[in-house]
Amino acid sequence: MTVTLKHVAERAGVSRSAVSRCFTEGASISGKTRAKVERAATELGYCPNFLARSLTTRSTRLIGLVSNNFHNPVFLQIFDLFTRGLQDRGLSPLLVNLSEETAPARSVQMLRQYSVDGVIVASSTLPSGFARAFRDAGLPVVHAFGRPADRPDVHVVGIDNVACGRMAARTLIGRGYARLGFLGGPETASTTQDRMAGFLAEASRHPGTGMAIRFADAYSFDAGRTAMQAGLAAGSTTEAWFCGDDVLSLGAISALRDAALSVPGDVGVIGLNDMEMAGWAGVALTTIHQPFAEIIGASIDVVAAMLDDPARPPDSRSFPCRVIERGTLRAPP
Amino acid sequence: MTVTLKHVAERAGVSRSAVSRCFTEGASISGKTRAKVERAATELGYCPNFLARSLTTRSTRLIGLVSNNFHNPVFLQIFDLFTRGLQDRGLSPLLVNLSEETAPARSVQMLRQYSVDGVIVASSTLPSGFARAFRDAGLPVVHAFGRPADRPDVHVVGIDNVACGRMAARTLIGRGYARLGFLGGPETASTTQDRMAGFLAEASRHPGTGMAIRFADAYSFDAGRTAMQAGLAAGSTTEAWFCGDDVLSLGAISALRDAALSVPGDVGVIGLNDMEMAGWAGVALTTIHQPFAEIIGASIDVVAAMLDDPARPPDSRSFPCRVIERGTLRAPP
DNA sequence: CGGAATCTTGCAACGCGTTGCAAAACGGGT
DNA sequence: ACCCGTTTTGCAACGCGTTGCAAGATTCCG
Repeated sequence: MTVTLKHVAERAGVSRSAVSRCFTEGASISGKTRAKVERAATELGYCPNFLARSLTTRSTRLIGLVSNNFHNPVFLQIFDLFTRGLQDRGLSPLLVNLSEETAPARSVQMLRQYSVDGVIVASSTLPSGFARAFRDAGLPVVHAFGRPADRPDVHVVGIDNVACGRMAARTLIGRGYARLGFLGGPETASTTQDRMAGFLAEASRHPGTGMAIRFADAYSFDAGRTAMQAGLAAGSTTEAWFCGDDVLSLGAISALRDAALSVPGDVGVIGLNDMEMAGWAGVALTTIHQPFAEIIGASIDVVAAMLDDPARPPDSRSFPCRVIERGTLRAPP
Repeated sequence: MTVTLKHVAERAGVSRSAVSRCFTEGASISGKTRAKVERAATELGYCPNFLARSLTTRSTRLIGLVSNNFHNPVFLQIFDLFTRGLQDRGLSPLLVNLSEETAPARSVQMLRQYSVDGVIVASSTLPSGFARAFRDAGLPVVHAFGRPADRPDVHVVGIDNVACGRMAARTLIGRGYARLGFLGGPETASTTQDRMAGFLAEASRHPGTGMAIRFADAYSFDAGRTAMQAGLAAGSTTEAWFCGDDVLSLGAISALRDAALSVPGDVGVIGLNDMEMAGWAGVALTTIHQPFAEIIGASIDVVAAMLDDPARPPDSRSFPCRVIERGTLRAPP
């Protein structure tokens, strides 16, 4: 038996509107009635029904948080930051797990049914068409960890993956490595493509630099390990790898060490993300730091801004990354 | 401009009720009108509003998923299983991150505002009073990874932590270790207490068994590492540790290896959980497997059953665990 | 073909809260 | 006490969909 506005109104001896106004920011209400209402409300344990309110205010403060990365440990940090950030602004995350899905239709439908105020697509592997589907359904959307562009279809917040690829190549070449390798995630992901493009472009500016390319079919430890094993079986002589993700790096390193190769003694590895685990003693992965807190903060800012102005023309924000030196590359000469 | 029931009704030339019934399972409607309505609906891109519906049906199919474990990688698997399991039953998880909170009041309020149909508290570190607060607010609740009991306050699904403690002790003693150690999580957590109780009880049945006890102040790598470092600094001669969590085990192992102790050569370690990472090549943690899929499946079953019968008397389900042999204990003599 | 049984349908009221509007209450100045 | 300008208040309609009820349409049967 839920207690409603009406019960409170009766007990306080005022009209329903008065009670409503008592719980509405900035509504006109006298101190006296407010006191009466508040007493009645606490006595009855009244809690306003957001969903009924949303019918007239047309705002639910519900945000769809859509992701398909439930196997990359870095996403636990990401969910932590997103949920805390949203809660701090009085928004509530409705989580959608896409792990088995590839078509946006079902999640669009689900989020429309719940009248979410906005959607955050948090994934570096979903194609940009996925986020577009939400926009087409009239939902404000921001693609976090997507591919920044000059004239994006939807709001994007992420990093310059091409620049990261170049940074990785410059770093490796600066350490005197000559035969480089790129170990990417799923080949179709734009992030993979961009990181590779930057890496290759920078490498090609340095004559005498060799290049090997491999793809893992997921951003996971096993996929990284398997891909590296395949490389080794094929007789790889690569001196240093740029892996498109930390968890891929860890899988690759485990394959290298199993093959009695020392990292960084025989082969160097640089990752990307700087997940928490990369800093663990004993892991000590040299990697390119992706500024999660800033990206997520900006994504939430954008979605919050769209609540007020849904038609805001999409823009693209890109945050700078930097190399975090740990223990999987040899020292500069 | 959202399209509503009314628009569809007008376009199809029928009443609003007819349209409503068309989207209601098992309502009486003729094939002819159904066809008319469905055509109009797809033409307009109509999507029923769950929230408005919930006003009369008193069911939102929203489930609050409450947790404070956003730093233990195993929880990514847990969220994956929960979100998929809920979605498969047509339920939607509203995620509440308690990382900074200790009082239930705010989350209770938040979930009441959204009229969630039920709440799953997924945490092994929250006191049982936390889950009780939801029950007291009239919300069906199940505490996953809580402490099973004979007459629980709320529904509980978990493991028999005392039995796990005993199992760990039996395993270590069976390998011929004589000086044992327990490295627990936060001392106040009931899981820590129970695992320790079982471990000590079993150890005490074997005369000549030594015992050291340490607590980490969180279920995290760093906390485990720090606690183990403190033990080593104090001159620990423990031969084998039971760590109350895998991520604690990893921290402990890193401290041991930094101190030039080999695992399992000099010191044995057994963890608890069997997180994905425990099976990674190069990690190979011997551990007690906690059957996540079953626990989560059962939790969802319980919460789903409570949707129909909210007054169901609370019960407690406990799933058996088993030792997973990998590489951090020496072989049996 | 008539009448009873069964389906379908629309009406109107309801779920919970919000809000424009006009009436009522209040405050201040003379 | 009176008048005028502000607040404050309640009424009533609305947001979107559901549902009990009774009337209308079908079907079935003899």
